[in-house]
Amino acid sequence: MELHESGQMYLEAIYVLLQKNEKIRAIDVGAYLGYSKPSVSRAIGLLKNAEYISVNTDGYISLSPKGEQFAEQLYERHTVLSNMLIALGVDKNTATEDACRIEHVISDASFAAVKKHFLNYKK
Amino acid sequence: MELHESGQMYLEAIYVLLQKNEKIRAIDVGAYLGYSKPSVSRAIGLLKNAEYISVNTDGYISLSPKGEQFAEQLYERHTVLSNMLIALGVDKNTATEDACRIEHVISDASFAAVKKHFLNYKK
DNA sequence: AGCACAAGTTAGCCTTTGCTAACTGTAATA
DNA sequence: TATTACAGTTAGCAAAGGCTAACTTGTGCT
Repeated sequence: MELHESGQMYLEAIYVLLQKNEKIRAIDVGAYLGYSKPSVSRAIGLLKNAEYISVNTDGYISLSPKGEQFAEQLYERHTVLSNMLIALGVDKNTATEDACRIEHVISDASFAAVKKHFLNYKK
Repeated sequence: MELHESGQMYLEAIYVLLQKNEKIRAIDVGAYLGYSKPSVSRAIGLLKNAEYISVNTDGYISLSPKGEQFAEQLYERHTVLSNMLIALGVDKNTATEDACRIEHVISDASFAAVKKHFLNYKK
């Protein structure tokens, strides 16, 4: 059960929100991403189905081990890519948006190479 | 009339094919991209409609000035990004595939920054 | 109790972009 | 001449992923 790009986006949003808030619900994810309730509802259902997250009876969302692992990977990509772009002089907003799109399409191999180069470059 | 990602892909394919061949038709684009005839037919129609290309009575495709300009931009992105990934140690195949996806989502600002850094880095 | 608001779900629409099946039209060949 | 093959088009399906409208459900206020 592979996650499509949009599923990855929702998963990462959940991860980010859970860093800052103890309890989050679908509505928070929607607000964060700027998506409508039905869109979020479906996406949450898919993530739940694929066992990336679970939702308790009160509607609070938590990550499964598998979801946590995947989200961490995504978030690392996001962080490294946006920091890299910022370091190269791109404004923060653009860098973040670009990182957000690139992180879903870059291969593991390329990401690893970029990351390595960037860590080297920094020092 | 904005080009979606798939439209960009077809346009770039046409550009690349026109570098190597004087005359190309829809069938060649399909073979190059690995897409079916109807998919290509529709895409060509859209590109024609949006005046990125024109197709003569024999089915031969040429780029409009607007199409040429856009395709050149795409191709430059492709070249710079894939060369950069290759220079960082990514194998050629993966680098090409990744460049192909990233080129459609990276902003002008970020691409310019990456390109500048990479040109510097090379020397 | 009755009402209202907030969160979630259901139904169903739209667009993009791939596909197959089947048709058209032209050109080459038996 | 009849057949075949190739290029392109048309019709229509599927999946992904956004949306609105409208329903349900629970909670809290008057």
